[in-house]
Amino acid sequence: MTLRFSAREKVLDAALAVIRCNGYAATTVDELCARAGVTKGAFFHHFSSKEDLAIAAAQRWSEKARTLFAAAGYHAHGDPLERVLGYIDFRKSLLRGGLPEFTCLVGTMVQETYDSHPAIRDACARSILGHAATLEADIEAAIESYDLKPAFTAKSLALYTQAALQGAFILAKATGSARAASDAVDHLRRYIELLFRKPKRGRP
Amino acid sequence: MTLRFSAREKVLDAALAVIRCNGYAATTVDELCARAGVTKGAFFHHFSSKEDLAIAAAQRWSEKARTLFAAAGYHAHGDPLERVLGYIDFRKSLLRGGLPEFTCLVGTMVQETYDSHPAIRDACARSILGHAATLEADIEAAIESYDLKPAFTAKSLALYTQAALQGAFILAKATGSARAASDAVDHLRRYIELLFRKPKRGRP
DNA sequence: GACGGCATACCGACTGGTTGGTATGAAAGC
DNA sequence: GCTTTCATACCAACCAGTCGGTATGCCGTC
Repeated sequence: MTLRFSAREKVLDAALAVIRCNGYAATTVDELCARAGVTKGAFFHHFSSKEDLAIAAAQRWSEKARTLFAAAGYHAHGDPLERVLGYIDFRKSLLRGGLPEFTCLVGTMVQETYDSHPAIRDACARSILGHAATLEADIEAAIESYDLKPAFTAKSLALYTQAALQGAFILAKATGSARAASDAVDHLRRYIELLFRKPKRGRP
Repeated sequence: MTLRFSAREKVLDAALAVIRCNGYAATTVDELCARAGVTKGAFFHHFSSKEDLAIAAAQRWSEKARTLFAAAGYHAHGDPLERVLGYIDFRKSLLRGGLPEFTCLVGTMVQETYDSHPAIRDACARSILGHAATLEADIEAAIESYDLKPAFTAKSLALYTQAALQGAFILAKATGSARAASDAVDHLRRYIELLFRKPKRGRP
C-alpha cells in the first residue's frame, strides 16, 4: 500500500467538515466513513470510539489553527496594539465562503457536549483557551506601552475576543450570512481601539 | 385529568431543561417524555415531530424571555443609556446557578441545526433577533441624547450585545464556570460605556 | 535472501440496543 | 355523541460498536 495512515487523516478531515455542519451528536460514524471513503473497520481501528474521534478532531483543529495564525502577517507589526488589531482584522478576513467553512469546530462541539462528554469539553476548552493565550502577550505589551492601568487583565480581554468571535458565529448561523459576524467583529475592533485610546483632556 | 393541556406544557418545560444540557440532536423524545412524566402518545399528540417540538420550544423560550425582561427594573431609568447599561447588568445578574439554568436555548440549538433544520434555525433566529430588537430603541435614544454620530447602527450594536452574551455562554461551558461569562459581560459593559464616554459606575 | 513470526492497517457483515414515529383505543369533558 | 387528550403496544430504520478475517510491512535468523 503506498498511502499508509491515510485513513486516519481522511476521517479527521471529514470530521472537521461534517461536525461543523451538523454538530457532534447528529454526525454518524457511517457518514464520516462514507465521506472519508473509508470503512467502519478502519474507523474503529484508528479511534476507539466516536468520542475519541471528537477529541482527536479538536486536537487537529488546534494544530490547524496554530499553523494558520502563526503564518499570518500581523505578528510583524512593531506596535503591540497593531498586532492585536491585526489579529482582529485577520479574523475578519477569514469570514469568507460558506458558514461551515469559517465557523469554529470546538465552539460548536462544546455547546453540545459540555455536560455529557467531559473529555470532549476539555479538549475544546484547551483549544479555545490555548488560542486565546497566543493573544495575551501582545495585549499585555500593548497595555504597558500605552501606560494603561486597566481594570481588566490581558487574559480576560484575550478571552473576551474569543467570546465575541464565537457569538459572531452564532449570529451568522442564525441569520444565514457572514455579514452578521463581520459586523460583530467591527464592534470588537472598536472596543479595543477605545480601550487604548489616549484619554481626552480633562478626563482621567 | 383535572389539568388539560398540561402534557404540552410539561414537555416544553422538560425540553428547555434537557436541550440546554445536551443539545437538540442528543435529546431523545423518550427522555423528554420521561422527564415530563408523559407518554409518547401524548408527545406526538401535541407535536407532529421532534422538529416541531424544537420550534415550539424556541417560541416558548421567546415568550419566557419577553416576560422576564419586561418585568425587569432597568426600563425605569430616565436616561436611555442607563437603560442599556441596566440591561447588561441585568444579564449579568442572571448568571447564577448551574450552566444549564442560565445558558441560552436558542443559541445552543441554532449551532447544531442551522444547516440541517431550517425551520428550527428560523425559529431561533426570530428569538435572538426579536430579543435584540427590544434593545434597539433605547440604544437609538442614547445615541441621540448623547449627540453621537456613530459609525455603527443601533441595530448592529444590539446584535453585538447578543453575540457577546452568546460567546460568554460558550466560554462558561468550556471552562465549566459562570465566572468566564461574567468577565465577558464586564467587557461588554465597558465597551458601551466607552462608546458613550460615560464614566464608570461608582464614580461621581 | 529466503523464511518465519508478528504487528499494523484495513475490510465489511453482523448485532443488540435505541430512535423517531405510528396504530389503536380508552377515558374525560363539552 | 363527538372531539380532545392521552395510554399502550408496536415497528422499521438506524446507530455505535464488534468480530473474524485478510493484506501488507518489518525484522531477526539462518
